[in-house]
Amino acid sequence: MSIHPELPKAYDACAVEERWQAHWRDEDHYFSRDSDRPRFIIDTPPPYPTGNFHIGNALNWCYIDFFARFKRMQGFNVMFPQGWDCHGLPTEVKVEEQQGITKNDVPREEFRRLCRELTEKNIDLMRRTMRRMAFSIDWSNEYVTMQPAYYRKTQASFLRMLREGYIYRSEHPVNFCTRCETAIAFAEVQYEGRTTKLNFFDFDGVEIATSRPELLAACVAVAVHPEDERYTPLANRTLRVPLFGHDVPVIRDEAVDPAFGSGAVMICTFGDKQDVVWWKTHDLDLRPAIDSTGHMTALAGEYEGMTAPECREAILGAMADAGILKRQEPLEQRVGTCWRCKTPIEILSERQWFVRVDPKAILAAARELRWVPDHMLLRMEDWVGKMEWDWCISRQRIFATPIPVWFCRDCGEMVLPSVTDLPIDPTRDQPKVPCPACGSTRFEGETDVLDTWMDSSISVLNVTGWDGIAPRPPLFPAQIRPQGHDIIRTWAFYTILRSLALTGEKPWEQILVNGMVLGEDGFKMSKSRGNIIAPEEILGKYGADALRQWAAAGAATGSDIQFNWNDVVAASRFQTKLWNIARFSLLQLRKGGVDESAAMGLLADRWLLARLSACVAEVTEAMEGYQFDRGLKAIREFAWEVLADEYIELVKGRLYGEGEGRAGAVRTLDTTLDVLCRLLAPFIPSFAEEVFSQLGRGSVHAQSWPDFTFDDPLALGDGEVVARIVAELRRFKHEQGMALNAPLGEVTVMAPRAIDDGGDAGRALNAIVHWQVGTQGMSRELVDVKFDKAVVGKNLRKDAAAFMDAVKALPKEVLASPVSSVVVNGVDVPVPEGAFAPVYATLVGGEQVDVVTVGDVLVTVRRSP
RNA sequence: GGGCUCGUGGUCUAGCGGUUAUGACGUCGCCCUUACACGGCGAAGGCCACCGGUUCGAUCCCGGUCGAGCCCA
Repeated sequence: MSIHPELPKAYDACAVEERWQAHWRDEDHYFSRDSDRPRFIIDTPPPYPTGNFHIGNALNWCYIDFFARFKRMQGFNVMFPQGWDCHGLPTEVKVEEQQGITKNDVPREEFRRLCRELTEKNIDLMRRTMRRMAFSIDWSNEYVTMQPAYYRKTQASFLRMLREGYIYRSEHPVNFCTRCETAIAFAEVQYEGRTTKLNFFDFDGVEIATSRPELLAACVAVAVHPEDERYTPLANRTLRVPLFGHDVPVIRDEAVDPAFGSGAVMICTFGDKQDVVWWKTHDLDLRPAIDSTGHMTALAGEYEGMTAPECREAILGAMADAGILKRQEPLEQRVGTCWRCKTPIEILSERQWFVRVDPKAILAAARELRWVPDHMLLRMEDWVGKMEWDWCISRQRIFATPIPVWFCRDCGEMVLPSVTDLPIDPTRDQPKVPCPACGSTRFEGETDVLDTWMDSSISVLNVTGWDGIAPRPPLFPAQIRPQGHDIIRTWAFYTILRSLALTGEKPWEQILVNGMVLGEDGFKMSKSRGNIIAPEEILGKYGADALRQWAAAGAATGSDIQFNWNDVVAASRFQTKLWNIARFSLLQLRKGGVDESAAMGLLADRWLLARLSACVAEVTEAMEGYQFDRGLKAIREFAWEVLADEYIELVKGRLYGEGEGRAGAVRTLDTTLDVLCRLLAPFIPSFAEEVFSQLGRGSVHAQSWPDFTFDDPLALGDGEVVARIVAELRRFKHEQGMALNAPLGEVTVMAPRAIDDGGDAGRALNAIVHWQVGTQGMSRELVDVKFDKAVVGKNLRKDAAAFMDAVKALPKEVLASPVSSVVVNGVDVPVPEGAFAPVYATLVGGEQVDVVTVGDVLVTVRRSP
């Protein structure tokens, strides 16, 4: 891109961003497999292709892009891959909706094709937004979990875990969505509040309260608390279930709450998780009354075929007719629902596939990671501590990775494919060899498919180069996992579990957890609240760089962040300010060019470079700690307050002139602009590139992270004095109603040491400035003492207040010279070093002048007539 | 019900055991100073949620109360 002779007056962020995005090449961000630079592999989240890259994603990816670009500039061999977690219910549901069908209306393969097509379309939409955000994604490492190249590995990982005993098949109660007709894992159960009725009825002479009368046919016991005296006579009895007539035992269990309902509870298979616990510990019968489609089974007799709600009403009616329904009370309860369709889940006993969960091992691995912020580890610990059931990984759906298993029709033997034959679909493909047990060639393919988390929990194995066959991926483990705290219990948990099972190691070195984006009203964004902000809306109005600044500075990394248009607007204004700084600087640079040998020797130049050096150090430290807010704010402060408001104002006089002073300022500006662009590059890549390109040194994204250091404590201190004198005198002018560029007359600066500002202050103030050491011609009077409470408190402890009172009470002539000790409460106490300093008021004899003080520097102003 | 995080000018937000508590937006006043009015200079606005405790000293540490958000049961 050529250097523009004239920079446009206004910065058009959207136009600039689109221009650079068209210019940059994907190859610029490719990970190099044969490099010996240190690796930095990111286990990027593979989003679910909904077609909508939402603002929460945007925040997450901004963080990733900030450190990916930073690490790249630091010389790391960065891999910022991008995956797509395609399988699962949401897409199936969407296809059913769009096509007006259910999964059973079309052949399996046809249904899959429809899902794949929708997914492809959605991925395209999301890719577009991600490119517009200027994320430096390595598209050569893109993966799509629904493609054979990926799910082959999912299947391979399944087979290995099956062979090694991590995966087993068994009949066990599972969470089941009868609308989706599939088992789901606990992580997929969402609890919602609702009001229902608690029904009190006569159960063979005992009053029972239940919220689920439709499960009466599934009743297998009645439970009471062992110390509930009301029910002592029931011990060891059996009761006859009303309407159905089968006998059930009365059991005693501590978990029964005597205060709830009537204190007697019927146990059904299964009304809730507690029923499962009782069923197991008391070895009760299994009476499944609801089937996998949500209809009553034959066990329900005359109610067979009804849906559960229909059955509930019918049974309540029958109870009323029989005169056993006593009363009904409203009941607030939390009901488990399917995360996808909100249908209340049932617990059904089904033959399913499970992954063994070893909470201890997972916890140990989780604790080996560096968690940012560290308290997020607690969420993992909480979740793991509560694990009760193994992970149910089988789903009775279609658009998912098939479970690669056949069963022999003749002897029932489980037959597995060879890893090299993967991927397979056992409902379509046949084993290549006869049944090893009986020699039969008749097989039944497993129709169950895998939980989508089985795909995404090996994302890290995939990006670190696993081929599905090697014992371990060549680049394993990855350096970092960035993700939201909402999926700690799922994606992070399952990934650790799978990595341990497949490699024996933790999956990453660190995990960076980002917060949720809340709406402007402070609540989680949701359609029902109408507080959703789409990234595209921000991109269209203010551009990607402004949105990225919001992500960086809107809140501390890891905490939830409230969306705020103000921050976006402020970000955009900062870019305008930066643009004007750049325009001014570049204009100066081009008038005669930059003399690379010019001395940057004047105080203001050295001061600016020292401040720049401090800024680089702070930003670097902030980036290392993922404190993007701190990093960006340090840059803003430096650019706006130090560079624009102070330095440039100080050196304008020199720049408008000729000679060495101008050459030094020009070179200082050139250096500063160069470093500033590099600091900005991770945050606002398009802006940084636009300005840096003007310097004619190539792409800023090909530069190294600045290691600029300029150590000059004296210039740092004296420069500060000069900058503050100028600021104070500007304020003075303002207070006197003078224009800021009006002549100020004569100014005398009296400092404790010699300061040479090279004339900058005088030019900036339009004044004649005399510098002198000491305060000849003035007198001063001690009026107060100023204490350093950190020193006083540490040394005097309880006596601090008395000490300060005693010092204040000393005669002024004593305080004027150093005091070595002071009497506190009758005791002679030595004065600690630096405990206090005298404070003087200035008295000016003779001619009337105004006085401005800057720390220990006095400035007198004799205004021009 | 449990866990986590948080409560800072009107709004959002940074921060720290010790001078005058950070910044942004908003408000008000002055200024079109040859980079920038999307700007400059300045002003007002805070019992740092409340109550106890530790400490010479607490917005910060500890305990409790109240409130909010998130995650979970």
